[in-house]
Amino acid sequence: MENYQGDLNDIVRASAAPQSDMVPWLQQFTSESDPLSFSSSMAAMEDHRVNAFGDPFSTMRDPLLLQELNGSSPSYFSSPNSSNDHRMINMEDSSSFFGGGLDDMTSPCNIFSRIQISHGHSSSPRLMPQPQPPCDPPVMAAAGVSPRGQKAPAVLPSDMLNVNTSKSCLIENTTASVPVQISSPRNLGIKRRKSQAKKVVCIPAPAAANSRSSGEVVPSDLWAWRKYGQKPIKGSPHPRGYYRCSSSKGCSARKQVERSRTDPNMLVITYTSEHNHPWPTQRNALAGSTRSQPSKAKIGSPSNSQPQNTTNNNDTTTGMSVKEEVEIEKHMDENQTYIPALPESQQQTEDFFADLDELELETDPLNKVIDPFAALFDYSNNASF
DNA sequence: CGGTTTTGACCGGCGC
DNA sequence: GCGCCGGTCAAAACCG
Repeated sequence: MENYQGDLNDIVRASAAPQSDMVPWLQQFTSESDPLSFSSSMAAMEDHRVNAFGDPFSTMRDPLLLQELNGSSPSYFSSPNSSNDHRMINMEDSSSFFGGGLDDMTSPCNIFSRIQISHGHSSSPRLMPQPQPPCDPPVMAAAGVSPRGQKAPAVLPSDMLNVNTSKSCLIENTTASVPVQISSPRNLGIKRRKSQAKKVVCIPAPAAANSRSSGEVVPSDLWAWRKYGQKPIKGSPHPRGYYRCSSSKGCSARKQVERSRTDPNMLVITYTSEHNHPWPTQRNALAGSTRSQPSKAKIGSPSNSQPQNTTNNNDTTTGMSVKEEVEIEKHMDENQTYIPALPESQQQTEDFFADLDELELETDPLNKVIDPFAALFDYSNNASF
């Protein structure tokens, strides 16, 4: 059983595991036409990250966050050519997915909804200038959040962002064509949170490369997550971890992490509630980082021996599916978004924000600032809660 | 010292 | 009404 725990943790961490350095990572990534190589790249990247920062996980972000980030600066990822195979982000009807009349989306910090909504509706064509053919091979470059990296043509994977309107493609993008069982029947009637919307994110479970000594993994994003429970789930060999946002004491944001029972290589992260506070400009020194950080020594050892996930993952596993569901809705639209187990920008958050700002200004054809964060804060200011 | 993880116990919803 | 199950609580241990 402990193995599971370790696995889970590892997965979580790994899933968010990102790239410390956008350029190196991209280079590596782009240089390899084989999506499968992603895993191997991960290991290398991890090593690199460790060397650079000593904290490979500090920069990790949640899939949703990644998605969001990706969406926030689509122009950077959009590319006329989608020939290159990388990772694919399928944002299918993201409007309904993220914002589809979701009350929870009104929370101030839900930049996801804001961004995704705009994309889904294509209300902002400039955001998604190059929608790809629905059934293009589901490949998507890992949309690193590093603006700098994105700006660098040399390292910019083509077709990093792929808007896919074909649901079938999305489904089949998953490993073994098995759509991850996003929500269990029980989920439809979760107690205490009946009216809460959930966001379910399916990501490939990275290899144990990201495993830590403690085995604990907390997707590091700008938010700090604290694990408050873990339980074995009936019917699933893997336990489910419960995390809550520790960035703010009053924050009710939570997430559940578990392996997909259908595909152990996939990690299912369910987000519930929304953050009721602005993004932390800087993560707490300890929050979500201390324990979650693998011992440097441990991480330093590039577990090349993580073949299982790293190598066996077919291209499909590299994708991530995201689905949001409002529990009150019995039949939910299978809105799924596949996002790569994105490599993350190793940049510090401050840099990230700064760069984002810059890029927005520079790349936005309309010269209109579309800073998600700015919007976020603005939103939070206006929001009453 | 402050924060996190671990883990058993408790609570409450749902199905039978 | 009872039992099962998932979600949460809270104390202890751990870590930097």
